[in-house]
Amino acid sequence: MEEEEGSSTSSVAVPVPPPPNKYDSWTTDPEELMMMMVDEAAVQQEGPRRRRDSMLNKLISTVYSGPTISDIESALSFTGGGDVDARNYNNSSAGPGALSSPEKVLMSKMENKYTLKIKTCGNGSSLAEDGYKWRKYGQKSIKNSPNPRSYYRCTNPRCNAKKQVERSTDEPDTLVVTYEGLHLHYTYSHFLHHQQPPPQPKKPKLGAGPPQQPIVVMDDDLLHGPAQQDIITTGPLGAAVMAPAPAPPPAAASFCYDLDDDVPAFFDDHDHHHHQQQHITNGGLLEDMVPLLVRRPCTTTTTTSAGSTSPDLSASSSVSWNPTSPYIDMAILSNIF
DNA sequence: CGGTTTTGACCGGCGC
DNA sequence: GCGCCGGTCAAAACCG
Repeated sequence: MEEEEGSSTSSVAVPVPPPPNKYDSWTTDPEELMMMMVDEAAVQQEGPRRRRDSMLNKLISTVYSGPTISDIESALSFTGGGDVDARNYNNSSAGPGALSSPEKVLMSKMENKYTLKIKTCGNGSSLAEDGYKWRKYGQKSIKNSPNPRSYYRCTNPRCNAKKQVERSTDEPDTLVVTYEGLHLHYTYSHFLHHQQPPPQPKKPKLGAGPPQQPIVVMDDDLLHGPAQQDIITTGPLGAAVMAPAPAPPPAAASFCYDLDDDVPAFFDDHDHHHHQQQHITNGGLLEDMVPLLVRRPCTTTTTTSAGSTSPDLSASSSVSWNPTSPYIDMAILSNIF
């Protein structure tokens, strides 16, 4: 296996993250974000925290079932995460000397860099599409590599996230995607399945990835077939972490990227062929460390149909959330700026 | 027409 | 100082 940043790769299991600390510091942990959001939305409603945690866990598992930032973080630290110091941010349990101010945390995140190795599908398709919109700004042929490296930048003007994509020399069906920087944007609708994004005056081009990358529909065929993806995240020193490959979803659940709008969407098999998924808008701090690729498909069913029904989030949780709430954006922005 | 891709040029870091 | 290399810039081409 070839290496990024010149160190050996050793696969380890993603350690179970410690229970999230309370929200006394800036965080990108989806669970903590959700906790913050609900805290605000509930207007400091008192209640048994344990019960609320349980409900939140259900809610979170509805929309997110992949490794959390803490997972990645822990994994990187376990594998000698090194000078890029992925361990510092969102480590509110760190002792004296730990980064605490948003500025420091942000700086730490800005320096962050990690690599995913993505096995593409046998037919040449891949999962290198990660839910963000990227603009290619350069391509270079790399010494000792027959494959060029492509450079992408997040299309969001206030976002400095970048990524590099190149095909592995040893494994032609593997893409090496190196993410760098922080997505300084967040859309709450990322969590929502039932909210249509605002109509876009111009449809973004799909070719955000290398030219050979079609947008992937990760349906049951792919998930159950031999081309099931193995995704390996590689820390700053190149120590690889086996992230859970997309697990076969329950019978009715699938995960895909919308062929039309280049956004991930969940849908069930009943509407599988309608391609009328609900949308989740691009962007989000979560994806900075946990691209959608790393996530497993929803383990609870989400439903869509001809654009009128909404996924039954409330079915797995009694927590309600007004989709128009600006809480996430405000929370993020107030901590960034 | 506006956004994206392509691609050669340019720049800075690094090793010799 | 020089050359190599990787990363970025920017103008032109492309595309819907």
